[in-house]
This record gives sequence, C-alpha cells and structure tokens, in this order.
Amino acid sequence: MKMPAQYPIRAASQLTGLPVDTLRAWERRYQAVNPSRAGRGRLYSEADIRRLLLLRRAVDGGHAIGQVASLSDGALEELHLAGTTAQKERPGADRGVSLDLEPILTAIQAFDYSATNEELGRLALLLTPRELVHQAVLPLMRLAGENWEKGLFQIAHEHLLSACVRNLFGGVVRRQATRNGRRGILITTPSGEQHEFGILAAAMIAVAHQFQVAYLGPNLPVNQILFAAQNLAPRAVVLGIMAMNATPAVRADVELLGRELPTGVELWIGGSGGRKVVDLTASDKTIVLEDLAGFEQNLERLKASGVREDAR
Amino acid sequence: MKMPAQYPIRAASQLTGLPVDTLRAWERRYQAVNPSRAGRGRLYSEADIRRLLLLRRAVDGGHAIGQVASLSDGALEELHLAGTTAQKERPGADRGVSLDLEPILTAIQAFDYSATNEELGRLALLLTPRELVHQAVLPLMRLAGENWEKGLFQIAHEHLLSACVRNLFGGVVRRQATRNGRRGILITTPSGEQHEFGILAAAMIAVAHQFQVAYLGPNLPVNQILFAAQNLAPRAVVLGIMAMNATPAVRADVELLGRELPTGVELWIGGSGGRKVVDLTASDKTIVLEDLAGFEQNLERLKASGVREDAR
DNA sequence: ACAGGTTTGTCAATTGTTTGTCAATGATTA
DNA sequence: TAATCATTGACAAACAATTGACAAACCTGT
Repeated sequence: MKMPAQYPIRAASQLTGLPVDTLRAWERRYQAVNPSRAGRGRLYSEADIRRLLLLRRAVDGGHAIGQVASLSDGALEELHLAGTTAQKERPGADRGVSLDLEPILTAIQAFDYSATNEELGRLALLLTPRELVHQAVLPLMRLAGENWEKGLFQIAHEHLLSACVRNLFGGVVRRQATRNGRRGILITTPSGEQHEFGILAAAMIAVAHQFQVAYLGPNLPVNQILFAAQNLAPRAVVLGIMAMNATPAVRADVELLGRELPTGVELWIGGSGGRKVVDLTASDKTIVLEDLAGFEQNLERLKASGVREDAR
Repeated sequence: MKMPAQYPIRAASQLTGLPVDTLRAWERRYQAVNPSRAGRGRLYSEADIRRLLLLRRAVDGGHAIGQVASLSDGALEELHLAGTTAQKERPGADRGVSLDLEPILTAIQAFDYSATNEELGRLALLLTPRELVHQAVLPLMRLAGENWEKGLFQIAHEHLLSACVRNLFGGVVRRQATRNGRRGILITTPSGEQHEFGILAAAMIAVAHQFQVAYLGPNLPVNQILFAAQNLAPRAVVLGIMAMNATPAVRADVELLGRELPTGVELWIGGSGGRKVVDLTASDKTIVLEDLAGFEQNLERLKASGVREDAR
C-alpha cells in the first residue's frame, strides 16, 4: 500500500517556485487548490502540486490568476496548448514558443544557470519523461538552434542548455532504470560516435515506456557492445549514429552486430546516419529507426510481443 | 558471517550530521527510528542510519519531521524534493564509514546495470558529494582500472560504471546547483578536450563546499568561455585539461583567458595536462591545480576571502 | 490618453504549534 | 572520578494560519 505523498506548504513552495504567501492567497481568494488540512498546516497532494504548476504556467503566460483559478486541470492544459497558437498575436514573438518554454528561454538568454536548472526541473515535475522530451527539450534545442542562427544565442547558450538537460536526463534515467519492468533495452553508440544527446533522449523515451534501460553512454567498441548484450540479454540493442559519423567502419560494426547478436536480441539503429550504415538488401533483424516516433512504435511492438513471456 | 555493523549514538550523529539531541528527540517524540538497546545505550544499524539520512533529506526539503517520521523508507525515497537541499557540512565527517565497495564491484562484474545503479544510489545517500567522490567513485574507478589490467574487466565494465556515475553526478550537481551559496564557480573544458569525468568530479566537490556551480560540460571554445565568464561573473573559472590534449592551441587558449578574463575572476587549470598549458613565468592570476586536494584548498581560500563581501 | 476602480503579490501583526537545543539528574562503565 | 549515555522537563526559535492592509499592475470607460 502506498500512501499518496503529502507536501507541507514549504515543500510545495519549493517545488512550484511560488512564495508561500501566494499559495495561501490563491487558496483564500480563489480556492485554486484545496490541500487537506490534517491536524496543523496544509498538506498538498501530488495532484495539488501539479495543479499549482499548471496554474503558474498559465499565470506566467499572461493569464490572470482570478480568471484561470477555477478552471479544471484539463482546461489548464488545453489553455497552454491554445496559447501556443494564440501567441502569434503578439508581435515579435517567436512562432510556436510554448508558453512554458519562455521562462527557460529567457533564463538561457540571461545566461542564468540556476534559473535554467530550476525551470527545467519544474517542467520535469509537470511532464512525463516522454512529454519532457517531445514538448520541452526537443523544442528547446530547436529554438536554441534557431536563435543561434539569428545571432541571438552564442554557442555558450547551447552549452548551458545542453549541460542542464544532460544532468536532468541522467537523473531521470538513473531513477527509473532501477526496478522498472523486466524488459530490457541496451542503449549506446559504437566507436567513433561521441554524440550523446540522441541516445539520451531515447533512454528517456524508453523509461517512459516502462522499459528497463541499460544506458552505457557513447563510444563503445563493437566487441564490447556484443559482450554487454550477451550479459544483459536485452530485448533490443539501440545504437545512435549521426550522418557525419556513418563511416565504413561503423557500417562494418553494425553488420557484425547484426550477425553476432544472440538470437532474440534485436538491433535498432537510430540517428541521422542510421539509414547509411544498414545494408537493406541483407534482410536480417536489424531495424532502422527513422525518428523517435519509429522508436516508440518498435517499443510498443516489443511490449505487445513480450506480454506472454512476461506473464509467464 | 559478519555481524551487521552497529553504531553508538555519537557515531550515528557523525554519520548523519544530526545532533545527538535531535536523534533522541526524533525517537522520543515520533519513533522515527528504533535502534536496538543492547545493554548500554542505543545501537543504530545501517538501516537506521539510512533511514535517518532519508529523514534528514526530507526535512531539508521542506517537510516537517512530525509528518514524515511515520513514512516508510520507500515513501521517503519517493518524495520529490526541490533543489534547495543545501546539504549542511557535517562536522568531522569523513570518518570511517565502513565503506563496502564490494557489492558494487560484484554488480559491475556481473554486468548488472540496475544493481550497480542502486548500490551507487545507496552510497550517494549515505555520503556527502565530497565523500562520494573521494571514498567511493575514485576508488571504484581505480579498482575498475586494476581489474581491467588483470583481465577481469572489459571496457564495457568501465563504460557501465562510468555511465552510472555520470548520471549520478549529474543529478547531484543539478540538485545542488540551484541557488546554493552566492559564490559562483564556472566549470568546463576548452575546445578539443572531451573528457568530462574530471570536471564532473570537480563540480561535485564544489557543490559539497557550498559553491554555486555553473557546469557547462566539456569542449567549449575559448571565446565562449570568456562570454560565459562575463555573464556569470563567477569567482573562478575552472578548466580541466588532460595531458594528451595539452596542445599548443589549448595553451594559447589558456593564455588568452588569463589575459582577458574580467578582473576578480580567477583562472584555475586542473587535470593531468594542467601544468603543461600554463606559462609559469608569466605571473598572472592563473593557478594550476595539481590534484583535487589543491582544488579544495583554493575553494577554501575563496570561501575565506569572500566572507567579508558576502556579509556585505 | 487618462482617471477611477479592480486585481494581485507581498507584507505586517497576532496567535498557536512544532521542533531543535539545553540543562539537570541519574545510571553505568572504565 | 571522569566520561558517556538516557531521561525528563523546559524553552526559544522557527513555522503555519488568519486577518487586514497596501501599493503596483492591470483593466475599463470616457
């Protein structure tokens, strides 16, 4: 039995970034939330925290608390989606900037490490790992890239964002990697491929799908990938390969893996160089992941096909 | 067959950083723990210590001891905690925690990702970031290296450990980096230096010393380091440089930084290549960090010299 | 564009509760 | 006898709730 966690007002304040006075004011004036009142002091539930974060997001987006306080959680979520399109009215606003991304973007722009970290953390609390990747981090990286092209951002801005995201993702993967499902996925990149972001995002998606993830980082020699796969006996080995690194050597590595991996272990290749290193004429168990959606489809397929053997 | 370690109240106080009185008060008033009372005085088990640390973490995170004291260990771990866990320095810490690295080593040997992760997490809970680096991670990396030389470990084993450590460190730095102290330290490596472990360890040490860390990851171009330093206005910029990467280009980078960094911003160079890239004849504000101990000495110096301006 | 009214974040004063710490005392051991 | 620990009682600081108030920001109708 799990007691739903309860948070006193101080903890709620830290988690939401709202001052305690504001928490009380919102409750007193608009009944924005109604935390339980066991004994002395308010106790906010997880749902309350989430709702407060939604409210904050709305308020940060320019809505008046008096107007949105009575909305349902669902309406609050839609409101932010609607806000992204309605944003166009505002002149000079970037297109498609989700409302909740703006605080982060301004934090990055101001080169405020703490603020970037905190806001990212709040988003992580509000969203599932999957949503975090799709709705927050990927758009953020895209926006950062655009801003760089426009001359608004420096490389350092991107490093700031990347470093914060890297730490955040690492923490999430770490927490979820223990005691998740029993289906395993091994994630890494072959020798020569240093880029980590793609496989980290993949790891986030995988944990969101309840897979037990073994994340080994980038740049692992083939024979070692093989060794790891033999020991971990995952359902699939996922490799990320960028186009610029899709060398003949890597292609040979992938072929080797396709041949030598234990039966029952699939080989999935993602990243912009995925297609380049897989020999499509050889119809083996190697699968090219065109994008994250394709990755998720394969995860779902695995989940479905694995039900029987899991139920045992 | 070894007896589970038992700690008298004084030792428990040292290990947890909680005053003796508090330990007794928590037990008397909330039955937060029930140490065995074999004859003379309380004897806390490892599990008790762990639980006390969890409780402390929760309390630091804004929870009331009266509310959380009755929660199970599992529930305590589940609690989301916002970033402000300003881990208080424990007086006389560092002392003989019977650190058993064996479980982790066997977990790595067995290539058990979850177990490695879990054991590392347990240590992280038990130790301050500083102790974690000195007493757990560095020894582990050394042991892994030795085992590799002996042929017991593969490269994959080291990757497994590195990946887990990377995620763990990232999470710790992330949590502590949010408005801890007001003293700032910028940590990164210059272009061409990809190795991240050293600067990550440095970041861990720095947060343990209550510094506000801006960790930007490796491989940042000089002009961007300069840009970041101008924006963040840290007390020091810390660069990690390995001997193999101590190229003339990097040397020029370091010189440039030594010249151009804003006044009041020190430049610290660490890593095995530190000495090679600093021109010792030019007596500027650049400091070579021989090892982590030297790093900590400089941190202490900064802390001491900054007292006045902090007190304002 | 401007005056008047409303919204809203923040602060202050007061009251009651929780919690860390301390002092006094007694018991046991080296 | 000195030292360590347990117990108990006590107390001040920190914390939370409530109410009231205020100023800045924000409408809104002219």
